[in-house]
Amino acid sequence: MKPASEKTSLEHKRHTLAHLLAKAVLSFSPDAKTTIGPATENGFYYDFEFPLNAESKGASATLMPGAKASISEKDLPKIEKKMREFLHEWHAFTHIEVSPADARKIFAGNPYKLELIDGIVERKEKITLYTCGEGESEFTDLCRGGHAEDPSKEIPVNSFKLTHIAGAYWRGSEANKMLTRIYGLAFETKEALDQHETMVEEAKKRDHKKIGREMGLFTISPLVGAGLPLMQPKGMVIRNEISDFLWNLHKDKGYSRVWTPHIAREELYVMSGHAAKFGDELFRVQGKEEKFIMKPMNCPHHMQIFADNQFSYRQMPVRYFEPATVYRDEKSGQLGGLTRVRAITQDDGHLFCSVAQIEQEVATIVNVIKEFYAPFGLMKEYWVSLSVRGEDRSKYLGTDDVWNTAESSLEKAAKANNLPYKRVEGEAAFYGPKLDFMFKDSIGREWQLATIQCDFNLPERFDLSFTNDKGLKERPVVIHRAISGSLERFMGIIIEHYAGAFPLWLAPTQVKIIPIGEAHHAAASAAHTALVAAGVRSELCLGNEGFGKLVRQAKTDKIPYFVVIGDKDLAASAVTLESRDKGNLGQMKAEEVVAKLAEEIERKG
RNA sequence: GCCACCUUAGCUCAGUUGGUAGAGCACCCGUUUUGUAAACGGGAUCGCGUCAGUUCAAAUCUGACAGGUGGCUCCA
Repeated sequence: MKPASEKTSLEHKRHTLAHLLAKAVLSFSPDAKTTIGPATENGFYYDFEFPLNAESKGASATLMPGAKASISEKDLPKIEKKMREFLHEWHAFTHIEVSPADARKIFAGNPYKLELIDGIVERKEKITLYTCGEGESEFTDLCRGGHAEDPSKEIPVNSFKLTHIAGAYWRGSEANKMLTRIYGLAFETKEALDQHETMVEEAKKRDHKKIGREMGLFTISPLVGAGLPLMQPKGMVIRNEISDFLWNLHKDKGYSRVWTPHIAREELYVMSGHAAKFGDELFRVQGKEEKFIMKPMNCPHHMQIFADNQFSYRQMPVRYFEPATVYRDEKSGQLGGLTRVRAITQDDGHLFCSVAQIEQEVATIVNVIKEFYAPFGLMKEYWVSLSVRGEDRSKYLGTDDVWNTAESSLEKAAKANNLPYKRVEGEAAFYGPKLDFMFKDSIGREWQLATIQCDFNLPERFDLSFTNDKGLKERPVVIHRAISGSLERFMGIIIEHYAGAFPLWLAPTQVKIIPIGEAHHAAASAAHTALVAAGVRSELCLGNEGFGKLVRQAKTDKIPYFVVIGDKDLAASAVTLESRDKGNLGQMKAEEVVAKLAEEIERKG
């Protein structure tokens, strides 16, 4: 962690650059309306309304000669250059406090600033104007402060860069007008800026969409539709490995597999509340006589499976597991790759227990999560968010008693399992508290994946009960849990985590057998057969490609192992094994290769 | 959905001021049978996202639509 002061100073510089950006844009488009311009994680942005945002497209506004009515990415270098010019003249900020009336007069033509002023007045805060620069570069903006002391000295001219333009709704709401947002990057030094850009490049290289296409893992067909990825054979191998692994972790822990259809009557979701919650994200299916809904969640179905039984406390907890595909009609602009899709397969599970059993059940799930994430190397750096109620208790469903027990059960389970957790007030869902697991991938990006959620709502809505030891009906608690989150998203994340170089147990092709010449084909086939018989995904090369080319293909395809068989090997009645990660491992007997790979696959090494 | 940008062979991409398209890889056919990152020769493949318009003539200009990429919490 950086010292707070340093971080703050960089934020100040970024915010200063937002002002500078606004000024530079105004020098080209005096009619643009300025709105807001904060610092961001890696830089800054400023939102503008350009005259053509305001009017209908194609309308020719009356503009000053040379003035821009709208903007495109081609204009960024020009604006950037202007910012650098003005920066030399920006030596210190001065600020004055103004009355609401004066402020409204100054920003009379700018509805956005007027709205901001109203907000400030409402919050009973002071209105301040900050000015920097002189002559042509002078710029004043409504601002609460927080700038570089002397921008011209503190901000190196090459430490920032305008990157792209995007649309952004005023105050993030679709109901509002869309503004033009100009994004910039800014760091302390040019070196830090370069470093950041290198990191972005690296992330781009391991983009799962790119690797998925190159390695033939999955495909997206415009004819099938956006957000509906199709698994190629190689991608399906990975998906199956993940999904089998998940079930293996559950089957000896009292879970039962269930299966539910993909459509259901609308009433189910009205009763569960999902119809209201998902609204227009539901896919509707018109049957001959009745309307159905593609399931957006599995929970209501699992509730019905439970409800069909008369469980006694002796049978509790009841645990269901189903990797199930659910469908959500996401907005077309939100779709892409495997991570933002319309059909996702959750490794869903629901368990039904008494309030007293929550702690034990959560502990079991935590163990499953640890066992699942360890082979991926994701247990090294992670944290857990314990989401509990906020102050306004009226927002939450269920009695204080039940909530207190559930919250403390989650916390106890987190403590008992040494989870690095943070208690986050007010983050709980209205129906119950939860534990969310955040993992860091190999290039430091954080992902929210596993989740354990208590639910007091669905048992209520579906009137679920079991018979307790006093012979009375008792309401169970439902625990929703997902380990990987969704198979598609998890696959996308590990493709990027490994940059396509999957560990042996996940690799679509685990080993490639390369005979040097025709004289070695028989031995190669024998080795291949032995590997396949041991359950290893082996690929045999008997074509007429040159040796060098086959090696090259094995490397570019990131295959974990390849076996070479030539005269030297025949003479020693052995084969040569080479590992992607460890290089040439030398000669060994074919049986040894089989045993070594089988063992490594077994322990997911 | 909205904003910006993009859309040329399976992939990556080139196509000067409009005159009906190419390269590398991959693919197919031969020859070569090879010891650690691309053997050699030959061949087929796109009519330039779709539709409409301007023009004697459009991949190149205009418009609409579709698909893709990035963005739409980070509140002066």
